[in-house]
Amino acid sequence: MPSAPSATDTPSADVAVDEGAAPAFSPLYQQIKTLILQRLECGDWKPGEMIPSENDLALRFRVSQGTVRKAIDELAGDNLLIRRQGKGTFVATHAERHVQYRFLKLRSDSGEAQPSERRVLDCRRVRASADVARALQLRSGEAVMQARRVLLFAGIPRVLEDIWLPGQTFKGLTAERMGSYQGPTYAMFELEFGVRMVRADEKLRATAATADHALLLDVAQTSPLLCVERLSFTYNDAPMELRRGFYRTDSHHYHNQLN
Amino acid sequence: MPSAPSATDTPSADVAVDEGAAPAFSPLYQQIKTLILQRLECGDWKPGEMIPSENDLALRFRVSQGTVRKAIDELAGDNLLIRRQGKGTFVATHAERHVQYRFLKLRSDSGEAQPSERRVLDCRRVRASADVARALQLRSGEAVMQARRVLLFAGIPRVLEDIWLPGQTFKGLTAERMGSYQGPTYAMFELEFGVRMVRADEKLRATAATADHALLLDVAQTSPLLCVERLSFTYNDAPMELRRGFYRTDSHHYHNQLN
DNA sequence: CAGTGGTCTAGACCACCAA
DNA sequence: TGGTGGTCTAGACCACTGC
Repeated sequence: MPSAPSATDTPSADVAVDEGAAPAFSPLYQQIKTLILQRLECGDWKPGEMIPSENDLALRFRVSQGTVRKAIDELAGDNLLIRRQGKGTFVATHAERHVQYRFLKLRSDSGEAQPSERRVLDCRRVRASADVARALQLRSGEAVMQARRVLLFAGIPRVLEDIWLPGQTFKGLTAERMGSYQGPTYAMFELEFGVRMVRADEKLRATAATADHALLLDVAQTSPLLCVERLSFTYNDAPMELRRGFYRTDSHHYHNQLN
Repeated sequence: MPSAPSATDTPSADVAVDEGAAPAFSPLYQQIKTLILQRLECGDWKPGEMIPSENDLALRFRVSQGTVRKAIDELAGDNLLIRRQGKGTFVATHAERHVQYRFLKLRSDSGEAQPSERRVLDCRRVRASADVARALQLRSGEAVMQARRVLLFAGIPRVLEDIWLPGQTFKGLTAERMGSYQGPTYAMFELEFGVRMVRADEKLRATAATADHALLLDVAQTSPLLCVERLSFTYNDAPMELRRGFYRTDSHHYHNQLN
C-alpha cells in the first residue's frame, strides 16, 4: 500500500481495515467496487462522463492499481462502466450509438433493424393499480405516470407498449417530451430525470390479440402476440419502470443468446 | 518468463514469440486461452474432469501464473470451466445439479419448477430438410436424427419439442436412450456422444396451436403458444442441435434477464 | 509527447478443502 | 498439512489516443 499521505479523497474509506470479527470477509476490490458504485448512485459521476483514471483512484483509495483494475473490470462487465483504451473509463449510457436499444430484443427475420418511428399515444398521471404498485414497490393507489406508445419497423406497427413509472421521480413527463426526444427513451430518462436503467427482468408469454391490440397493431383479433413484461432496475436493484409490450412476430422475432 | 527448461508440454506453444509483421497483436493470455480450448475441443480434458492447476499450466506454457489466471477467468466467464476454491478448476458439464436445465428458461409464474416428466414420442433417422440442413450446416438431404418429446410440469404437458441432430455424430440415438437417461438430455449428449453444448441462440415467436399441438399439449386449437427455436453450438461455434419448442404460457412464462 | 488503459511478471499471503 | 484457487502488491513495458 503506497505511503503517500496526500490526495485523501474518501474519509469514509476504511478500506484495508478488517474490523470486527463477525462480518464475513470482503475482498478489497469488492469494497472499492462499492465505493465506485456509491459515486454512480449519488450522481457524482454521471452517464457519459469520464471517471478518474485507475492510477488516480488507486491513490485516492490507497490501494494498488491492480486492485482498482479488478473492481473496474467487474463493473465494466456489468455494463455500468465502459473502458476505452487510451482515453479513459466512462460511465455507461443508453445514449451511445453502439448500444442503443440494448434492451429491445426484437429483430427482423432477415437480420437487424431498429424502430423507424415512435408514436406516443398517451401519457398521464394515474393511481397505481395493485400489480403495478407491487412491481414498482409503491403503495397501491400512489401516483404513477402511465404511457402508451407504438413502435413501427419499416413503417409497420410492430410493438404496442404500456409503460409505468414512479410518479414521484418522473413528475412532469408528457407525451410531447416522450415523442419529441431523439434517441432511446432510456437516454432521455438519464438526461431529464437522472435515472439510469441498469438491468431488467423480462417475462414472455404468448397471448391472443384483443380488440385494442388488433386496432393499434393492424392485425386480426385473437391473432397471436408475444407479450413481454419488463421490470427495469436502476442502481441498487431499485425497480424504476414496468413495461408491458405486445410484439407482432410475423416476420420479426425476439432474439436471445444463451451462454 | 521462468527459465526452467523442464516440463515442456506443448511443442507447438510458440507463445511469447511475436512473429511476422502483418498479423494483429494477440495478447499472451489469449494464446493460452486458445491452447486450453484446443484441449477441451479434442476431448483431452472431458466434462466434469479437473484440469491441471494454474501453477502447473504456468510451467507448461512458460508464462506466469497471472497470465494463466486471466485466461482461465475468461473461460470460466463463458461457462466453459468452473473454478472451485481449494479443489481445482473443472471442465463445465450439464450434469451438475446446480446448473441443470441451464438453457430452459420456462418458469412457473409462482417461482421455480423443473420438468417433472419427459415423454419421448419419437426418434428416428430422416433426411434433412432444407432449413434444418442450413441451420446445422449440412447438405440438404443428409441424414439427421429427429426426435419429438413432451415435457410435463407438475403432471401437465407444457412443452412440445422437435429436435434435430447431425446423423453422423448422433448415430445410434433412440427414443429408448433419450427417455431412460436420468438427468438433462445435454448431459447424456456429453456422456454418450462426447458432444458438449456450449451456447445457444434462440428465436421466439407467438404462434397459434395446430391440431397436432392441441392434441399433445392438451389445449384448444389456435390457442397462442410460444414458439422457441433454438440452435445450440459446441466448441468452435459449430452448430450441433436444432430444436423447435412450443411452450404453453398459461401459468408459466419464459424468463429472461437483461444486462 | 504525456496520459490512459492493457498486458505481464514475480512473489507474498490468505481462504478453502481434503487427507 | 499440502495443494488449490483468491487476493494484493509493485513495477515494468506495451498499445492506443489526442494534443
